[in-house]
Order: sequence, then structure tokens, then C-alpha cells
Amino acid sequence: MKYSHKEIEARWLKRWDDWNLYDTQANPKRKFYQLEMFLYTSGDIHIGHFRNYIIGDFVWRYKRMHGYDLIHPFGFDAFGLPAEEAAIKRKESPRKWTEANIQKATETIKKLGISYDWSREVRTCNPDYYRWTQWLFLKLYEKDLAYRDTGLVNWCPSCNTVLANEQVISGKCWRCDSEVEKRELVQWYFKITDYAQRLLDNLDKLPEWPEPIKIMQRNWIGRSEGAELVFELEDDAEVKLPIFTTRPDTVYGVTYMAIAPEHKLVSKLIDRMPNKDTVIAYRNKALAKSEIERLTEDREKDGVDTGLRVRNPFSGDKVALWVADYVLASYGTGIVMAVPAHDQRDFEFAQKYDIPVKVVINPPGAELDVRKMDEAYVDPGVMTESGPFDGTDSEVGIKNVAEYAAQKGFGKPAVSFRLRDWLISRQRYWGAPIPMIHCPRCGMVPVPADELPVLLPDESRVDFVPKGRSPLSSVPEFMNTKCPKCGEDAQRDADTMDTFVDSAWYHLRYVDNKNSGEIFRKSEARKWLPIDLYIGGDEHATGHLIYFRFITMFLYDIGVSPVEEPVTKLFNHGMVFDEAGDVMSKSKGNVVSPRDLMERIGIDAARVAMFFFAPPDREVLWSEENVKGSTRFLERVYAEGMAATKIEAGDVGADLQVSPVKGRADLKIGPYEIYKAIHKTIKQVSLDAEQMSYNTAVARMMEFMNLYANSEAKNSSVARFAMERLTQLLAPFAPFIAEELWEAFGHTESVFRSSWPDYDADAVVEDMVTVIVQVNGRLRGRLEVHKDTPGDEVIARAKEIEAVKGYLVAEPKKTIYVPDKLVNFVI
RNA sequence: GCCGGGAUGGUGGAAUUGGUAGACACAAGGGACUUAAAAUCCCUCGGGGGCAACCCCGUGCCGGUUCGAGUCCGGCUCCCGGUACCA
Repeated sequence: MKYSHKEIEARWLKRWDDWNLYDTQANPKRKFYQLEMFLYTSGDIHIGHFRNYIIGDFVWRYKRMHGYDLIHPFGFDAFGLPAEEAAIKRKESPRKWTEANIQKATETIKKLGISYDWSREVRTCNPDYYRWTQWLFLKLYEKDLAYRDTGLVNWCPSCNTVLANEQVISGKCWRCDSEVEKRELVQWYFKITDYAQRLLDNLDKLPEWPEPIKIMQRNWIGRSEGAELVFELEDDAEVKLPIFTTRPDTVYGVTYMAIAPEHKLVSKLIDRMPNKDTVIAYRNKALAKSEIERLTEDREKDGVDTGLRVRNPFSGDKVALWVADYVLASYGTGIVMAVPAHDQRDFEFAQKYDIPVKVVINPPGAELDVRKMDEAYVDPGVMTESGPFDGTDSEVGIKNVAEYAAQKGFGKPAVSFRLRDWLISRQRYWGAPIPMIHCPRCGMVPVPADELPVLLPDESRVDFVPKGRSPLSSVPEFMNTKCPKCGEDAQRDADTMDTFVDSAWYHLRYVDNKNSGEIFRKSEARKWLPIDLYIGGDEHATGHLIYFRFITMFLYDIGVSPVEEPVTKLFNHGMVFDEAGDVMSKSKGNVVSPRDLMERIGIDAARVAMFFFAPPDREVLWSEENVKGSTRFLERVYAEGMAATKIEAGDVGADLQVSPVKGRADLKIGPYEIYKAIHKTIKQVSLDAEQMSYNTAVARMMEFMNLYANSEAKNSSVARFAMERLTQLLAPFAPFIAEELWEAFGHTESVFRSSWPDYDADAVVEDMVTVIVQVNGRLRGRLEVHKDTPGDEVIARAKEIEAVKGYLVAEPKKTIYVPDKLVNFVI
């Protein structure tokens, strides 16, 4: 019998709404915070979102049937470039465009019947939300964790705008493909590096996060241990050149120093450089160099000698100071001590410019000959030519040299991180304005908290076409204000914040989303945090998921958040591809929209198919052909289920009495077999659901239906019992059909208010087991025996198997026996 | 380069702690029903040999450990993702 999915869907959407099924309990007894990453508003949802949301929806329904009180909110990451793109290209209003998209997406998600409590919704572009994003900024500023600095930013000369790092794709602009340049601009940063150590250490306290994500975060944070050593200018000991190195043991091998072209010290010392002109020329060239050139794989390193000389505080050696663009200004101190003998990059550089190479580490039991080296020796060894450290093991030397430097006052052990401070300024309109005021007299003054939000000016006043500065700067009524300190004329900050700031705290706003007096009540947050399960794609491993941990940690430190870490368990779903394994994209025309699916095959079938196709953490190839299997299965469940509802509920036990309990003689599937099968199915589906192994859970239910369809006991009380239980097992997978059946079974409340079924432990025990019989590990036969048959008896019977006999010419050397599983004769 | 993840029939994928490889499903082939088609139902379905009972080979490649390896260990190949001079 076919069911009309449209009819059923409409009925239950309404019913759930009437029943307020997805409302959040005010005072949870057993709380569960289920969260999927919210939607970055750029259009309607696609099939990838569908997959994400139904996994979360499954968990909600499954946990609900286990008696949990859940919070399951949804919202929109609604600021950002797409809205502004639409404004530029099609002259649309960013706000109206965004709202139209939100409306469309909301409609789709609601039609899908995902278990969201919509009363908790947040939209990051609304003033009642971004007011608190601005408040967060002020708090960070107050704690010296927000600062303004000059920095080199990505600049697209064709679009005339600043680009975020993720908008630079291998050195080119993501939209127009022109080569991105670096420009020096004053920008706002969040000092996430202050939290680097904690962000790293806490990863060990997150056992339920996927290991690959933790590894990615560890690499991203990139902690290195070593030393900071201070070199000095030869003719002016007042000029210090601090360097960071992980190999202080090689300090006696320094034969030159190198500094990043954009380093401040280069400008400072420029007039004292004997080779001033070449340095200026080199620096200009380096700065103009596009990202793409700098990224080129085997680009030969280059640089110029400044003519200045630097004194090595350890050896007293005087070495040249070079400017070289292989030195990064943003890592360590922006200056390196170069040890060509023991660092490959320095080695290559030294070869090119005929700089001496000095060996200070010898391999154990050998001696390096500089003339014969064709690459640096980077492994540990024995220190040599190293003054007081001669003969020291280099790995011990690392520590000793750093400590020695500390004693002498020209260095100390140090730790460096790869993680950079978070650049949050965007020269864009569609974002939360940075709540700062620039006063000619008082300098930078924060907007008083009670004057928040700093509202975006009406868009009719704004020219969105990028000119390299924020569109806000051309709106006088936004820019002109009074200084909160002195009351005189002042200017607002024209930049807006990176959208990652908006999404770094939304999970906390959900718990108290309508609060106009504070960011959220801690008492509410305490009820729900941390998030028990957070589901999203792994593309956020080193972006959102780090910012989100950082901000939660910060809010915890200032006593606002009740938790230090936002998420207990993280789950990354795989991507959705088309049948050929290609990414779905509009240009390929292979996109499958959820609306399309609900129209054509129905939500339940689409869900079951998605769950069935692949484990949720793996990529999935969406195939319309394969959906058939899921549709057939559901139609079968519906037909058999509806038939079973017509059976009068009776005594299941009585049914079993009359059935042939050990009736393996007649192979028909009677009430007893059905009874055992449904309990086995309950057990397996429960186990699979716990492990999020949804594909096998569906297979288990299909298996049950195959058995049931061939049963001759479809009119028994057991049949009714079994189909009723199956309805519950199916509910988190196919909620609409499950509700329809559940009601037909005579229930007046939602199936999601019923308890997940338990299984009868006795029923799932097999009384007959198959023991496999092997000779030398090769399968030679099978035995059907009663469970717990003594070993001797099984072995004796195994020896009698015809196929086995042939091999057992003599007494076996050894007999392996695994109870109820296998016998292996070793001959 | 470095760091992750993966490779199992024609296809998507199953296989507790090492213990019957290929569950479940799709496609394909055959059959039933039908005037016909769709739908549904039944059978076959890794490769090779045999009338058959059975036998041989088979989880990317090579080797090892083990009574027994898709699973563990060592060495490769290819594909996908992250990262990119991090001193």
C-alpha cells in the first residue's frame, strides 16, 4: 500500500505545531543541548544542510524518547559578503536580500519538520544581536585583548577592496582572479595568541572530539619550544636584535642574520645601512611581490646584505645582517639567526651568496666536512666549536644554551606559536560596526556600553561599491559623533567586524535570546551548557571552531559563561556528492534541493535514503536510483504496519505458548521467530543509534521487514506487537510515517513522547549457534549446535564431518576451540 | 614536503576484542502476474573449475606475525582533504 507523503507530512507538521512538541523545557531535569552549525545566509538550504540537520534531528528524537529534556535551537549567520555582493551587483538592499533568504530557508526547514524550537532563533544581523557582539568587543578591549595595529592585508587591485584570508585562493582574488597584493592598513585584532596555550592544552580535555580535528587545531596553533636570544648591532649595542630559535644549540654556528623586509627595524635602521639603496630597492620589490610569487614552490630564496654587522653574544663573532623575504615578519620576532650548517633554508641561502658555513654539530661518531656538505645537517649530534658546550649532546644543549643565555642576561628559554592574532576588521558595510570612536583630543574612546548598539546607517545612504575603505566612512551621519569623554566632535570607526565574531558566541545567546538587558543570563546558560553534541562540517576545524572556543573561554574568564569549553562532543558529517562523485554546484547543474526531494519522494524517504547510503561521518554519493530501496522499505513498513493495527491487541505470551518453540523442523516463520527477531532488531538498532551508525541501523530494520514479510504469523498478537515496536524504532528516521502508524495503533500522543523500547534479553539469546570448523585455518564445514554445548562434544562432532575427515589422517597437532564459534584442527 | 583520511563485487556499502568476507540496498539477468506497461512478488548475482557433493583464487601492492589477517606489524602505490619557507 502506498502512502501519500504530502498528506501525512502536512498532517503531522500541523499536529507537532499544535502540540508544541519542540518547545524547550524551562527547567530541564536531564538536559541535552543539541546543536547544528547555523546557516550562513546566502540562499536556500541545499542537500548538504539537509544531511546536517537530519542528523541533529535524529539525535533530538532519539534522546527525547530516552527521556531527555532538549534544547534544539536554530539561527542565521546573516552578516557577510553575499548580501553585499547582491547589493553591488543587483542593487538589492543587503537587509532585504538577507531577510528574503532567511524567510526562504526557514520555510524549507520548517517544511522538513526539523525539531527546532523556533522561539530561540537568533539572527546575527539584527541590532538586538549585534548589540551584544559589540558589547563583546568592548569587553575584549577592556581586557586589552582587542587592539589596533598596522598590518599588511590582502588587497585586490581590481575589486579595489580588502579581502579576508579565506577569500584569497592560492594568491588570487576569489572573484576576479587577479593577483592579490599586500597593503599596509590599520586594523583591529583580537589577541587570541594570549589563549594559545590554553586552546592547546584544553584539547586534551575534549575526549569526544574527533582526533583529526584536534590534530588540525594543534598544528594550527603550532607550539614550538626553544629560546629567545638577543643579538646586538656591532657599532651600537643599544640596538637589540632578538631572535627566536628552536635550535639554540646551534648558536655558535651563526654566520649571518636575516630580517624580514617589512620588519619595523628595517625602516628604523635604514639610514645607518651602508647598503641603504639596495636595501630600499629590495624591500620595495619584496612588498610588491604578490602572494602568488611568494607561495611558488621552489622559489629561490633571495635577499640583500645591509652592510650592518651584528655581534653574536655567545661567540663574539661579527656577522652580516641581511634582509631576506624568506623571513616572516609575523612569526617569532621577525628576525632569524642563520646557521647554514644546520638549517636547510639557511644552507641554500648561504650557498647562493657565498656566506661561510660553520659546523657546530657533528653526527654521533663522525665529523662533518664543510666542503663535502650538499645539504644542512639537521639531526641531533654532538656540539663542537661551541665554547663551553663542546662535547655536549645537542639535545641537552638546547636546554643548556637557553639557560646559559638567561644567566648571562642575553636570552631565555621561550615558546613561540604559529597562531596569529585574529584580524577582525573588515572594510565592509554588512557587519557589526566596531564600537569605537576616534577623538582628536582623547584618542580612541570606546562607545559606552549603554549606548549600544551602534546601528548601521540606513542603506539608502550607502554606496556599496568598494573603494578600499569601508562604505561606512562615506556616510557623514554615521561617522560624525561626539566624543563620549570630552563631548567634542569625533569620528566613529568605519570598519565592521568579521562574521566569525558573530558566530563565536551564538550558542550562548540561544539560551536567552530575547534578553535586552544583558548578553544572556548565566542562570539560563548554566541550565544548558555545554553543548552536548555539535554537528557541522570539518571545514571549520581551524576557523570557527577555534574562534568559538576562544570566545567561550574569554567569556568564562570574565564570569559570563558558565563553561570554559563550549562543546562536549563534536561530530563532523561528510559532504554530499552526486552519483558520479562530483561536488554539487550550480554551474554543474547537478544540485539537488531539499524542496525538490520533499516534492518528489517525500521527506521520510529522503531521510531514510540519506541515512542508509553511507555512515554519517563519511562522504555520501546521492543517487536517485538508490532511493528506491528506501522508498520500497517505507511502503512495506506502512502497509504491514497498517495491517497490524487491525489486529486486536492480545496476550503476546499466549501466542508464544502455542508456537513451536524449537520448531526448526518446519521452516515457517511463526510468532516465536517474529518475537525473537523484533527484539534482536531493537537491540541492534539501539546499539547502532548510540554509535551514530545510522546506515546499519536502517539495514537492520530492512532485514526485519524481509523476515516479517515472509512470516505466516502476520495475524498474531506478536505481529502487532512487533510492528508497534518497529514503528518506534523507525520514528527518528522517518518521523512522519512513524507518527501516522503510531496513531493508528491507538495512541493519542506523539510517538516521540513514548519511551524507546527495551529488548527482552532472553529473546535475543540464540539457542542454536553455528560453529565453523576449520582445518589449518581454512573453512571445511559448519555445525549447528545448541548454545553452550561442551567443547569435547563439539570437537567430536566436528571430526565426524565428511569434508573434515579427509584431512584428519592423523591426530591433529593442536585443536583450537572458541566456544560457540569455531573449531580449528592444526595438522 | 609535512599532517590527516581512504582503497572491499558492476555500484553504494556490511563485517564486536583477529574467528563463516560481501549483511542491507541499487543495478543487471531470468521467471510469475498483466492484453500491455508500471507496480508487486520469486530466483540468480565476486572470479574460475566441476553433472554434483565440493575444490582453487579473491578485501590497492609486497613482505611479516598468527592455528587463523579486510582487521595487527613493516615497506610501498594511488585517490581525497588540511597546511605551506613557522626559524
